[in-house]
Amino acid sequence: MNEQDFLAGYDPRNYPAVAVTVDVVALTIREGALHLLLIRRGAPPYEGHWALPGGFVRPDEDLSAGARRELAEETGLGGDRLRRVHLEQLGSYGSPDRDPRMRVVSVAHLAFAPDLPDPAAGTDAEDAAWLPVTALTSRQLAFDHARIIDDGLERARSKLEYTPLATRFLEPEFTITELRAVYETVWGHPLHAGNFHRKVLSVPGFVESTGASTERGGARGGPRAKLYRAGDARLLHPALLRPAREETVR
Amino acid sequence: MNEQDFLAGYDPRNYPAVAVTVDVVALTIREGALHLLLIRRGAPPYEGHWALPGGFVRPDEDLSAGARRELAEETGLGGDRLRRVHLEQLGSYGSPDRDPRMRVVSVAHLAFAPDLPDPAAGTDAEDAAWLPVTALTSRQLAFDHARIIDDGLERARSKLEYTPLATRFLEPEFTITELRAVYETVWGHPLHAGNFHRKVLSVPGFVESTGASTERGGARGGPRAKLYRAGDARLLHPALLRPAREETVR
DNA sequence: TAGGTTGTTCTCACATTGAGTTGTTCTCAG
DNA sequence: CTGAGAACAACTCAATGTGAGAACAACCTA
Repeated sequence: MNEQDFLAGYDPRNYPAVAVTVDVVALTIREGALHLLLIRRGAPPYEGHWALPGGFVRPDEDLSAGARRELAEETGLGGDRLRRVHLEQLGSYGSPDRDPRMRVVSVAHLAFAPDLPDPAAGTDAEDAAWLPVTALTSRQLAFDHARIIDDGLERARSKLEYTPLATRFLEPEFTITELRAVYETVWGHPLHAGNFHRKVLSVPGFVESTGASTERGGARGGPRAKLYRAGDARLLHPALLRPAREETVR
Repeated sequence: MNEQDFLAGYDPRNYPAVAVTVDVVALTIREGALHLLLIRRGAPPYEGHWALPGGFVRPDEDLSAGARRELAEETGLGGDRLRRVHLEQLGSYGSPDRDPRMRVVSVAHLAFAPDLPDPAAGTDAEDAAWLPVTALTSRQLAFDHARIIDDGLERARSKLEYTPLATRFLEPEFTITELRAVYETVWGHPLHAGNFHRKVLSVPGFVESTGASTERGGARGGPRAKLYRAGDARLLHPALLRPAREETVR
């Protein structure tokens, strides 16, 4: 910020009116499919469309605090379960015409959560729902939220490669197979079970054994699986390799 | 955004006063060292400190357009040379107290540019300068700009791994050695010349040969180097590996 | 012209990956 | 209770990629 800005700096009304909101792309895995928390709009613009949970940043709160608050309001989540949700900033969206009412800059966030209960009726989130991401067309979505969701999904896919955040989609204790299912769901690709197993255990700090095993084998048979919890690595070295998408041959 | 937000949605003055600015972490390489474009503040707060180039988003401009405009204003750059500068969004910074005057949310951007002339005297950027990043202490920097710069540097380091953006620090035609120097400068690590050469040429779409060579050999001898230009890949597969930093042993 | 420097190409040992196989433990159906 | 099928975990082996060093020719300066 330079000198002129400073001279104009004391009366907010000297500034162009810009509203700042936080929106949240909250992802979870249900029944083997990636789901997204959305809210059905009850008023124009985009009445009846689905929109990301979000709202205005409050004067005294940080951007990330605002995002976590919005997430709590719409999911009814609190305390420890809320704290275990991974939340990171995704990016800001501020095209002049993205909201027809006024200039709104939205700071989008990305959240990874274990399978959560449906948004509690009785909260102000009557029309909130977890929807499978594959069931969404951009036409059903309000504002530029289709774009934000696309960016969020791509970020999620790429974060699984080099961070241990896949564990955030699971309960604190999980099996390697459950972890693999997260990867397969988010990446949309089957993975080789043996190689995945070897890789996860060989990357330092990814997972650590609890010593325990599951009470029962899988629903359709198989031995009891060993249980693991997330390790203390924040970055995976070496990273997992996402199966290459088909490249356009040049 | 939900229903209540909509009901309040028509009069900007119903909103908390928030200003939105764009700041730019502009990086270039000069004399083998990574440099950063900074502006010396001429008025409080933080008078005499260095700050990132930036300013308010205009009512009719996109966030990225604002960032490019600020960059143009401070560097005196225009036309094709401005267009060749890589610009991407870095993240938004909005702690309630980051600016003592009022609530300011800054959308930071990251720019990679080839070695540029010093900011032209005569523009309004009298006190703009390219400074080596190693010469900066966080105490000399205004607001939370030290944090933003740190984030920008880490982003730059990591982007060189999996994108061909290192080429954006160079002129359109360059040698492999020049490209390697970019990596060594940004990563702060010497790289094995032979292995780097092999790697760059083996990753599809990273560089393509122009067929030409440099007019002369290096200043201290050696053969003429072949010239390359950036290929059309936007992502590098497989990525380059950044030499591992020393891990804290657990 | 000599000596040092640099761009480029090799070689080889080693680590990682992809794909498939094996053995064992478990659930379910009959 | 038993057999069939499923899943966890461990292995093998070929193919690929990497790190480290060496070779060699082209080029500069002195």
